[in-house]
Amino acid sequence: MKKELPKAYEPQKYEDKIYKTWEESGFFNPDNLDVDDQAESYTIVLPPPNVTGTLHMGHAAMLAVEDILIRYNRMQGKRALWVPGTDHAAIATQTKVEKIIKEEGETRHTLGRDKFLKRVRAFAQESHDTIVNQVKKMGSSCDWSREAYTLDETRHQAVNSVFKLMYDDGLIYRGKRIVNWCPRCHSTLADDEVEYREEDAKLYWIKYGPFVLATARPETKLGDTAVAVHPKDKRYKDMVGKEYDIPGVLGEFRVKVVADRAVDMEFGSGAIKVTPAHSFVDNEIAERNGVGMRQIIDEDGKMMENCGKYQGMTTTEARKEIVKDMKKMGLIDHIEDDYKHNIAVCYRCDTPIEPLPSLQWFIDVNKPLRGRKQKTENRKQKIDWEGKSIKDVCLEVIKEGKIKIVPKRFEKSYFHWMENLRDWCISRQIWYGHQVPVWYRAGNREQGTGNNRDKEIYVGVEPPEDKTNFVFLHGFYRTREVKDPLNWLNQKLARKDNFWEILPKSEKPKLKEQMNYVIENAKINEDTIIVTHSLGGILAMKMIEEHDLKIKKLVLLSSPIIPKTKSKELIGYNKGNQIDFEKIKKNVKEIVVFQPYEDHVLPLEENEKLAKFLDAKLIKVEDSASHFNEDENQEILEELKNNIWTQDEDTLDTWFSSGMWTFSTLASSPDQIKIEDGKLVIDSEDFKNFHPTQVLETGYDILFFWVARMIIMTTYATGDIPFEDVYLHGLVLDNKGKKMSKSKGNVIDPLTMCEKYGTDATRLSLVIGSTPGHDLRLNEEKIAGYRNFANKLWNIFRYAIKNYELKIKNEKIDINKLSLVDAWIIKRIDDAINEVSNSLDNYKFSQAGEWLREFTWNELADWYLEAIKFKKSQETEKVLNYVLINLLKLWHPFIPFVTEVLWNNINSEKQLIISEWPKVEKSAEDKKQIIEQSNSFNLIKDIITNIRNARVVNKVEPGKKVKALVIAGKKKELIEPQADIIKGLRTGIEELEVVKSGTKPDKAIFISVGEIEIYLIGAVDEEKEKKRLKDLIERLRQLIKMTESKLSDKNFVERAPEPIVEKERGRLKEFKEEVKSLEKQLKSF
RNA sequence: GGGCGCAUAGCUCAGUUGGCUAGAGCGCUUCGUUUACACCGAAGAUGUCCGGGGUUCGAGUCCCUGUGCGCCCACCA
Repeated sequence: MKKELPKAYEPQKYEDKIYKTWEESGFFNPDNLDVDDQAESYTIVLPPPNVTGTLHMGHAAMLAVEDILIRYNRMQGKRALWVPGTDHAAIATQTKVEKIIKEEGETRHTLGRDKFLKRVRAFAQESHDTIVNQVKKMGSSCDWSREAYTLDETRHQAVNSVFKLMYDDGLIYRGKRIVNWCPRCHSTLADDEVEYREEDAKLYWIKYGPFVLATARPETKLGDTAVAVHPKDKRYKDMVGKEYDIPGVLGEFRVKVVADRAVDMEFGSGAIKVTPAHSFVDNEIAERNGVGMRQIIDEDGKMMENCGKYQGMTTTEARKEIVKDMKKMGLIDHIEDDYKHNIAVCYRCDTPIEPLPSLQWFIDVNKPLRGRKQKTENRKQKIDWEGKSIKDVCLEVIKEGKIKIVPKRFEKSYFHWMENLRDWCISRQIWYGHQVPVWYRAGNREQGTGNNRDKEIYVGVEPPEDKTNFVFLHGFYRTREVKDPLNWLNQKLARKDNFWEILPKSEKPKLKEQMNYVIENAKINEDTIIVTHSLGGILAMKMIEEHDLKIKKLVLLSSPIIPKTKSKELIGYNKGNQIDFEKIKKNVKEIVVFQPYEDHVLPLEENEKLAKFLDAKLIKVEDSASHFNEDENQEILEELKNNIWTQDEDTLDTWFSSGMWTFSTLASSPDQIKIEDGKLVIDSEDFKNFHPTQVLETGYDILFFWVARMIIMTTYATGDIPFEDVYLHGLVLDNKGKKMSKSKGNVIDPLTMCEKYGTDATRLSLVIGSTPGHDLRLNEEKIAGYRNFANKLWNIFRYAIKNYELKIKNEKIDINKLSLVDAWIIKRIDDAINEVSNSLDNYKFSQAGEWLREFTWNELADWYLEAIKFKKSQETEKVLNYVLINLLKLWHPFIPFVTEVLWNNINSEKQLIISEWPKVEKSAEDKKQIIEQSNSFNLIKDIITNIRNARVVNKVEPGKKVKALVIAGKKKELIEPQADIIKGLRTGIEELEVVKSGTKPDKAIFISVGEIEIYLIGAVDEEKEKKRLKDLIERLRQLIKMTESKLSDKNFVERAPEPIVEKERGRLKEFKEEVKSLEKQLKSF
């Protein structure tokens, strides 16, 4: 009893089950593949989706293409590895969470760093889980055992290591430079994170000393330090080099006139004011001409204290006021109202960017490297860095073809981008991300004092060793209105191992008891800093005195003087407990006293005295309503921080970490990433086996953001390329060519489509009809179309399984026993094998898919399966097996689910996912024979098609059976055996006579195929047939005319290649013969 | 301002180094329940390959130029 498949393919029933069996088989992991030791590896890293939400069609397209490549190469016996992962997408993720908490009335600052980051992590985790499920739903065969995250421990190790190496190589530096500053995000932005928006503005023509010049931002006048003109501008020739006092709203200021080519003589009056602190162009002009800068706008986008009465205003407010004041002073010449210009905005929050000088970390892209140590073993493309900069190397790897970009035209924009690259600002003032691996602390005491001390800097993979520990001692009297500064400091310092906070045991403890408690519990040594509040100070000093403790530092927050006693005694506690100040001074290296308020029950002079006695630094903090408000605590915090290593609070640009994605993902734990002898070592089998990767497949929109950054980071860190090829897919747009977006309501959701039409159909719709670098317009009908196709494939197998014995193994086919149609279909599937392999090797996915569709539907289903219903050969079953097995294999990379389900129906041994990719293995002789027979079947096909056509044109009723006479000449032997097929395939012929030669019947429908003449008897409609013949003749005559004129052209005959001319001659002959027989036939009416 | 891409059937798009009587899918028209499939089958219609020059025996394909659309980069002080 043969099994029977359901009538229609229902993807929902199978997909999840199939994916599970794949996962359980372990074959997504190349280590489990049954390949020989010599097998090549084939690696793709998944461009990690941002953990900001869900997948869209662009992701789906990406996954489809990458899965095709991976499955194809896996079937070819390679160690195929597809590494999945997600990206923390620093700014994007943080912004998203900020929006969420905004609805709860919170900001990241009200929550605080720790709580906020907790929220971000929770959000990222949830987002991650959704994304992973979606990736799986798409059928992606990634190795989940190697999943990575750009912010996990291993990647963190890579980030810190590379940062350190680059710092040591002098490629990373910290500098105060003009940056793109977003006042809302409170962070820098990379150049390409800035977008431009056209806005209506005003152009102010202002009187500027001897000049009149045009500006859109009169408020920046407060920061002007120069006026620039073009060197060739005759108008201002004599003024260049001179200095002028310019009247302004805050009085006169002096500017120098400089000549610079960056000035456009055509714009305005040809003279421009130069504000070096708040404009990139101005900054460059200033630098070239040795002019200083004056910053007037702060990080909140507000005017700074050097702006007089405008201080604290936003730039917009200040502009209004300043213009008003300038008008009063007669400094405005005139104002143009209809001025349009582009303003720079933040790509995340659309807030206008304020360029301003800021202390940031940069990667120098122009610095030539010398004597750089590099790992040389295991490298495929050895890159020689000697004397080259990042820019040089990144241009070189593309120019020399070490990395190929598909399509090639993107190389041009890559070059342009790379050539014009400025130093890359890598620090961000956001919280979610890799913190800059740099630590600071105050230098030696001798080098300076207070906050002005020189900072020591430490750059490293791990935090620097820091023996310092803190012991916090509370005052005994803590009232409700007194805030708890120690607890606050504790939290802010956030140090794990070497931190102690000693709390009073009870409200009224005995001093001895307290001291014993502290000595027992706190580890006090020479590196200890004791911080006390109020009466805790007595405790501390008494302890130091009695136990002869030697410590690093004692910090007294507010003097431990008992207010109630108002004693003249300097320090008194429980009467008679005087403190030996000399001993304290001897045992404590540094003592600091904070006096937090002036107007308090505690007299200020007592603190001063105390400080004096202790030879301590006294720091006064401003008067305040309560004890130690947060601002004052900041000052104390700084003082404490100066003693220990504290990490740079900035985080790194997310692309800094994702730039390492190809190699950082090939380590499985932090200890596999090391710096040895000034080189980065990735000590993992995976790195040896799978790097560089073969192809990086991603959207062209992140060529610069990501692909270029990967080339920068990888060539530097490994001395090798990250990937051999870059395949750039287009964007997925809606039906009208618009970007899909929720607000437009034109989103086609991949998961919904998978549910509705099946994942296979969704994948095909994204692959077929799509070419690299070109956007793809998608509509639901297209997906439905491929659903239909999957069903067609299903039914091909349904039919075949029902009627034939399908086995998994290719059985030897006896070429001599084939029918014509057998040979024909073998030829076609062999062509498909070659064509699909070739297309896939060259990233022509669409072409491969179209070929297969054409073969499956229009050749296999429409012809072969129909033909063998009427005529089987001894070999038909074997041939069908051969065709179907290979067909499933060829289709599998594209539509993995339905093919695997069908495969399981005819085979239980081995999964399709690891079956061997088909190859055509036939002798030249066999091939020749097959081609011959296949050509013969093409003739039969022609005959059938022509008969069908003639019937329809003659309006022969479909059901009407006719007789046919075939005058076949030499082809009689060929055609006669095919009579069953000709009759069977919807030609409506019930009787077919084939003769070598004979008299043609009158009044029949005439069909000429080459030298073969076919007459359909008993159905002719004279008028229609005459018209059909005439039309045919007319068309042929035109062709003859064209061909003749071609052939009579001497130039053509002489210059065109021989085979082309020969072909034309052959065609002409055929046309003429056909016309002749058609005319003969026409005359018979 | 600099660069790139696109313009081919009603729609979405293929068209490799020039050899083309210019193709596919969808849609459309006519017909068809032949037991794999109506998510099907048969047949059919539809094109100044954006305009204008040029190179060539030959141009949808190469060059120049114009028009329209889209994108990227730079940025207007």
